[in-house]
Amino acid sequence: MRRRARTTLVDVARLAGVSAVTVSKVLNGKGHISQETQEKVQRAAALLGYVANTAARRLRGGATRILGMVVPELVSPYFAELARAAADAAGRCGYDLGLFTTSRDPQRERERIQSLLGGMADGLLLVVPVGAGEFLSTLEQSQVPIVLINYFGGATHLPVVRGENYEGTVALLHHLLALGHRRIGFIGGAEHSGQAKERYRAYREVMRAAGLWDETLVQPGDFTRRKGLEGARALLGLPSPPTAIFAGSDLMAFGVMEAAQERGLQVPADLSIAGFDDSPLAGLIPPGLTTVAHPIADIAEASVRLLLEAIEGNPVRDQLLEFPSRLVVRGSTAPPKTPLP
Amino acid sequence: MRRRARTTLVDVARLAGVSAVTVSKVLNGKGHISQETQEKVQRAAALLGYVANTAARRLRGGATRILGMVVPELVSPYFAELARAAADAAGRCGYDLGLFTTSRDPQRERERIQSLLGGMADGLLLVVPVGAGEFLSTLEQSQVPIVLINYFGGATHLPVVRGENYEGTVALLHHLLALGHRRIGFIGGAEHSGQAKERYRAYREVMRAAGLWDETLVQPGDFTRRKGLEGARALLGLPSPPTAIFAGSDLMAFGVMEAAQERGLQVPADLSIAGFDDSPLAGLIPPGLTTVAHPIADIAEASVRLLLEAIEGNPVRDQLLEFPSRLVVRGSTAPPKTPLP
DNA sequence: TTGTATGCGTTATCAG
DNA sequence: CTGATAACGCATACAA
Repeated sequence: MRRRARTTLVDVARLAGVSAVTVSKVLNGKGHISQETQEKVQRAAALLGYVANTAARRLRGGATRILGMVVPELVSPYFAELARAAADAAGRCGYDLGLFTTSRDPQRERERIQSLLGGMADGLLLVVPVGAGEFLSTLEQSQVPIVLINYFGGATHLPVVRGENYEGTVALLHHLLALGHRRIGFIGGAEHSGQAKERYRAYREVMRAAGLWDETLVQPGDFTRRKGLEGARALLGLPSPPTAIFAGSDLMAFGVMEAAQERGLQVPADLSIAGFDDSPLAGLIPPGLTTVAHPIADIAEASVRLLLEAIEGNPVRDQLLEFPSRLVVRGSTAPPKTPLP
Repeated sequence: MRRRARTTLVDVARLAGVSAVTVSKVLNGKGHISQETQEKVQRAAALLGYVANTAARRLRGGATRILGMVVPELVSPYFAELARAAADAAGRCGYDLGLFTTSRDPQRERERIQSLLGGMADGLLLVVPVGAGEFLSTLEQSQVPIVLINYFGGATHLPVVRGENYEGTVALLHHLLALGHRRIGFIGGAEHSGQAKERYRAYREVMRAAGLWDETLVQPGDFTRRKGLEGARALLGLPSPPTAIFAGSDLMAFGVMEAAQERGLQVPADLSIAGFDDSPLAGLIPPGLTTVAHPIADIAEASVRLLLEAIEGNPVRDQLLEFPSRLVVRGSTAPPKTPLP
């Protein structure tokens, strides 16, 4: 069976015995077309299984009703959930969401965004790294509406929607300090993540303010469970190990739990553990993970709303929407066994 | 700042003092162009930040180097992982992967696929529901290469890549039977999922063959944790509750664990629990979840390979690649406390 | 080596 | 109410 060429407007028009323009009008409900012609066209289109060519429509300057979204990766429940929520919000407004990942490779990310800018989507939701710098000015001049999600880099005119990180981290650390912890380890997030930077900034400032800053308690991370495990191994192997570990993501905190298990440490009796995100499993894994809940739904909802407004002719500029995060205390944090003097 | 219209080939040509065709040739490395002209063009393109318009390129019949992938949802680690693996494989071959979700709504799914067929992607990776029936014949005639993933519906000429489900489920149930379980509950998967149907088929046949079939032990599900929780509540509330529960996905099995906790049941002493997928957390949540590992990486790899072959002119038809699944026994299954006589 | 003409499928505009 | 025309941006065939 030979591949049949796509059914086009012209095919439908021929079958219906009218012009292509008329078909276009009927199918888009634009001009005034007689009832009779409308039916003829509808029938012909249905018969041929006609579907408009997105590329042509887009080229002509029309809408594709597709929103593009670029995220660093999808394996973190965080991004999967964010994407799902955005897809939902878009779907409710009759838009589809096309998702692209960058594998945290800035170069690839740019190309991908450029390609999307190149005219596939009506608008873009971007989770960009902090170092996007001058690239953003290119984006600002784009004719495609853009909303940045969780951007914490330099100033930009593009609208930004993000979840709060600093205050949430501060609240979490105060919780640990109030429990009596003095040596609190930290495992950082992905290198280019603005959110990771915020969490680290909060950690450093709180620890410094408390006179507890110790560089050896800081381990690099990347949001993955593996790095959580490795970082925790390093921290627990210290001559004077921490009594609590704050991991920059729940996934890493799960890795910390593994490390604790490896060393036969009880959580929270021997080691308190905290994460960030409040992923669905945080409450499930015994003894329950103390963490910071991020307003994913709000972020997704608001960014889609902003983007659609821009697409539908109401461009927003210099807007910053920040949603609060919330400390969630569960069983993984408790007073240290042997509080230091 | 007014939005600048897109930089086109013509703009670059004007700046470089050549024709648009020459620019096209240089940028695509096609014809023979003098060194000098090439440099002029490259400079001009870089200066203007020129990026080809994907829609135009596609319309012209060219490649977008984008693969479209349609999955039912992204929150299951299963699909997130599948998408990631596919994106990786595509990326290694210089392709991008655009991901679309259907929210398990068959109608939406069709429209979305049609739209993608409408000319955005060079090829399509589809995770379609079993009931796709006559829709598949439309797909078969499409001019865009298509590979079906995890399809278990009726016959089709489209290439299919899938993970094995039946045998894996049989192995899992035999494991439970060998432990001495006689009343084994089952919580099904999503309604339109072919994989869910396979797992159920295996459950029914094994239980019937063992003379242990009891319809009241079957609960509907949808792969989510919530449904696992609800299904388990129903099963454990039975006058004669099961001593083991097999949930059609790990996520649902986690829900079953919650239900066990609610009733104060110890796992595996009072209740054995098994899942399907071997998601990353299956080994993490104490006491470790017995489950069936699905060859996600193989599926993703093979489907992308097949698709790229088709795109690059080597269409495959009537091909079925099935990768084996594997039983993974962990701590959540053990002999029942009080084996029935 | 470079450029001209042409068409991909759609839709806005304007004429009939 | 309907249709002819043009244009979107690119890349191919062919001509110079």
